[in-house]
Amino acid sequence: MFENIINSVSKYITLTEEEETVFTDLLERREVPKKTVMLREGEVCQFEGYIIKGCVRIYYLNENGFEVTLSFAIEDWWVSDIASFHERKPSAFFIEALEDTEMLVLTPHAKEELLLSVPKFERVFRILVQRNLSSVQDRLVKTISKTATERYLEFVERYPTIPLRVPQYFIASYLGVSPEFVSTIRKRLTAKKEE
Amino acid sequence: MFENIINSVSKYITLTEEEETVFTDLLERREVPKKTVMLREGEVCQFEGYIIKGCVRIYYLNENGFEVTLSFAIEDWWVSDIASFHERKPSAFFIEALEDTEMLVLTPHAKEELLLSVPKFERVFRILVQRNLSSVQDRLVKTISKTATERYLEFVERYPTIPLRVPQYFIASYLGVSPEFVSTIRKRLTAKKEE
DNA sequence: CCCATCCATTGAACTAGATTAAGAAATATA
DNA sequence: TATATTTCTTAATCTAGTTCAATGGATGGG
Repeated sequence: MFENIINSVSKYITLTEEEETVFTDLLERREVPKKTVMLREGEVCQFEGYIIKGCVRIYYLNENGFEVTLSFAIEDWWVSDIASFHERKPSAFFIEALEDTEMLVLTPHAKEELLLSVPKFERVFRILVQRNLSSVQDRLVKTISKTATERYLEFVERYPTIPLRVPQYFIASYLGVSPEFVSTIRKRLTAKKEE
Repeated sequence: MFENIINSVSKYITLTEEEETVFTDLLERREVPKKTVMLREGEVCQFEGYIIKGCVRIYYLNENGFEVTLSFAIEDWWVSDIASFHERKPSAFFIEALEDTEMLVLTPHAKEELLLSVPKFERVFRILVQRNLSSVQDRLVKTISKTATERYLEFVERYPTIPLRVPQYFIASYLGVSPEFVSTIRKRLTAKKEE
């Protein structure tokens, strides 16, 4: 149960056996059925979750009532609204399970305790935030400077399993185009392949 | 000279006089003439700079040779490519002074020393990264779900002084539209006002 | 197994914004 | 002051992507 999370953390720091135990004892296993909304706009995010199995998405509801999917997360990824979690402030986002999902969760209290007893973890979480920042920056740049078709191709190349797991209109809301246009893109691409 | 930076840091942590001295002794004052490129794509970012006076922009050169402005920074803002700075990896960005600029700079070495001797600063920098993340997320969502006119209006409302200081085509490259279209937007808006 | 619901596709009409090219302002330089 | 360079504006044309509406598969629940 803890194998993957330990491997994942061990990419950044080396843990003694005791430290591993401190860590895993602070984790809480949570089962989240499909379609559960784990965090709603306006709520304070009470978890930082590592996905063992399943798939979730983080999205934002804009003033026209449109959903913009910020990211998907699958096995071995962390999900949370870190800003809300840390500053104890209301979130601007929703987090929803797209499949029955199993997570290992750190509560704010548990994370605090973890950082106090094994300060090395500061590094892990700092790196996670930074990677998150890099990936959002990257997406912003690409959203500004690439066509929807290019963004679609990059998305399926980078996350090949996600389009097989989630409805197409979620991908549209991630790419920032209408669901109909994703259809059009796919049609064009298969037409090209068959040439 | 250190008044503003101390005030800014003091929003997040409280410093004793000795701690203040440790901090300010580690800062290096740097004068950067207009048009200087302080960081180039492929270089490792060697600074985290607090702007005392002036204006810079961070931009990215996409594969078509187009510049996308990620952000502007003026007085009392920090500038850096944090990912590059911390991971000691080549940056994807350029950082350029748009005016003669005065900064207080932390080198990687100085920052390390600062965090070692005054660990409270961890908090400051964590919050800065998180705020940065939030603001990029916010921009991404708005880039996806708002029209150029709406984004332009939000930009001038949020950063009223910047359009007065930098050429309009930089704002175009920030908003993700052509410079001509910024003209069109402005024309439409002044036409409306005069009604 | 049937019905309901949810999801994807298609096409037609439309619009935001790009591109190109030219000229007009503004700013810097001598 | 004149001139060169940089920046901004305008207008015509073109295209990526939207919106709307209709149709057709899937999928799941009773």
